[in-house]
Amino acid sequence: MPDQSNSSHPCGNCAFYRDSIWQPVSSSCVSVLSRGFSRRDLIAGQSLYYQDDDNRGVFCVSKGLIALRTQHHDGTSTLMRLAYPGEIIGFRSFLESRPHRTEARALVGSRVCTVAQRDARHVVQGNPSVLTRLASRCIKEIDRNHERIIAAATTSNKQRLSDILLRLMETHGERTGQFLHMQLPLSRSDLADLIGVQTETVSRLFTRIQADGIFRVSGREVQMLSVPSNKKSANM
Amino acid sequence: MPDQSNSSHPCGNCAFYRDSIWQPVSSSCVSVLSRGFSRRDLIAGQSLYYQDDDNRGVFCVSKGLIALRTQHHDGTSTLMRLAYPGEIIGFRSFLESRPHRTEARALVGSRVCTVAQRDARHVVQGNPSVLTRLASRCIKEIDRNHERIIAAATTSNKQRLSDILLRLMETHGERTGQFLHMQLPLSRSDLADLIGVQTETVSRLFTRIQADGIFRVSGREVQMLSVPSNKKSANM
DNA sequence: CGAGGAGTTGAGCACGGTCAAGGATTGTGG
DNA sequence: CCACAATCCTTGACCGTGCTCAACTCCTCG
Repeated sequence: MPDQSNSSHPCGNCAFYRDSIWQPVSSSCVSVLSRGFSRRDLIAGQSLYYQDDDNRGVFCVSKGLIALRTQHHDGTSTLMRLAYPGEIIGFRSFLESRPHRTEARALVGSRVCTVAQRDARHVVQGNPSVLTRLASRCIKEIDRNHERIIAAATTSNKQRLSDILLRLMETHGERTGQFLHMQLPLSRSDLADLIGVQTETVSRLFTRIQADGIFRVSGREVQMLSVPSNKKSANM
Repeated sequence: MPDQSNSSHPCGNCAFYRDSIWQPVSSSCVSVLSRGFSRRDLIAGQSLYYQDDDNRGVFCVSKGLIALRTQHHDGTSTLMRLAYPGEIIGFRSFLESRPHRTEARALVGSRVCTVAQRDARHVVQGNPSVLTRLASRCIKEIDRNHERIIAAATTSNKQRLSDILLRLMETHGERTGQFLHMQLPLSRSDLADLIGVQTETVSRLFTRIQADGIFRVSGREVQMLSVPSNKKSANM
């Protein structure tokens, strides 16, 4: 049933169409989807929604990188998730009809597609499979959280920071010879909020990571030696 | 629509009936539920399912306390969740039709109700609201995970261990005068796996927690001074 | 009785928090 | 164009926390 491309469907030309939660739906609902559908381009630093905002729909990251962050009472914040293209955000507040518990902010220029709340509910109601796919995205989020909790308990901060660089490099890196390089889309304090340490510690971790010879970091510029190799570095 | 009690429904006499995910369902599905329904009593230490087991259904903790634990390749393990009465477990593997990623083991004598996989699917298919309620449990799990990730990043291990004792005391504590006391249902190494430290550290944390004067710990016996008070302890 | 598991305690050390100072970069207004 | 502020990032010193290794106690079970 999933098509490879479908110009009548609002997601029909999206690179992630075949994994879209809005697909397949009954043909009568395609027009409801189209009605509720909108695209929005965000520049780096721009917010899609704020913590405590009411839900306005279901959001899908089409390109770029979105940070989901929760603010604490004491002024600190934790970066709960980096949402990559193809991922759904805002589904908790949509499904539970409650305010957002995180703020969604673009870390780089991004595009986000929205299905407005009212129409999204309409489509969900008429197509149980959409709810199944939404539940599946919930479970993916649980799996990510579990991985993060396990990593926090079993992996050193240095290793976890390396892993984050690696993951970002996969998505944002550009190859030059045997090197991958990128503009780091996160500040030191974002990275600190992501692994749960202080910004000073992030600096020190970078120093130690560079000592291993894989990464070179200078401000936001990151370079990575990328010789195909299955030898995992034995970082502690 | 939710009844307070319903003797024809297999969950009809359960204390958690009004929050049951299996309620309400169409009357024709009540009999399907009854067919797939079974109760099981577990003694402390007994497992309900193991990591990598295929899913056999949807489980609901009726009483007791169940630990969900994942084993790592290096022989260590992490305690991902304590499931209290009224909570659903095993829903990820049910919804995704995949093997369990955690092992479920009773920490104290417990009772677990199961709706067999085949019948559960039947009921879910015929009653979209069941899927909605399952999604809601998924989101509760996400919320719990987020709280844990935030706590790990912002709260000291000492405070987190205190919080765990407090939570357990709420459910398992018995009052004697101005004290609550309980048999700690977790070993030192379970607690260590729960907060992500070594067992030796748990011992030392107990020493420091006792120094604050609220808790007294001796082996598995825990006593807590419980004078109603809204003054939060200023532990670091 | 011995074996093994659970829990505690100590010594030494690495890591990360805190506070403080200073460097680098960027944008604004004169 | 320069001066200045603001922000981001780095580095150093000091110290508390927790990891590792090791020894020892207590208890249960065979």
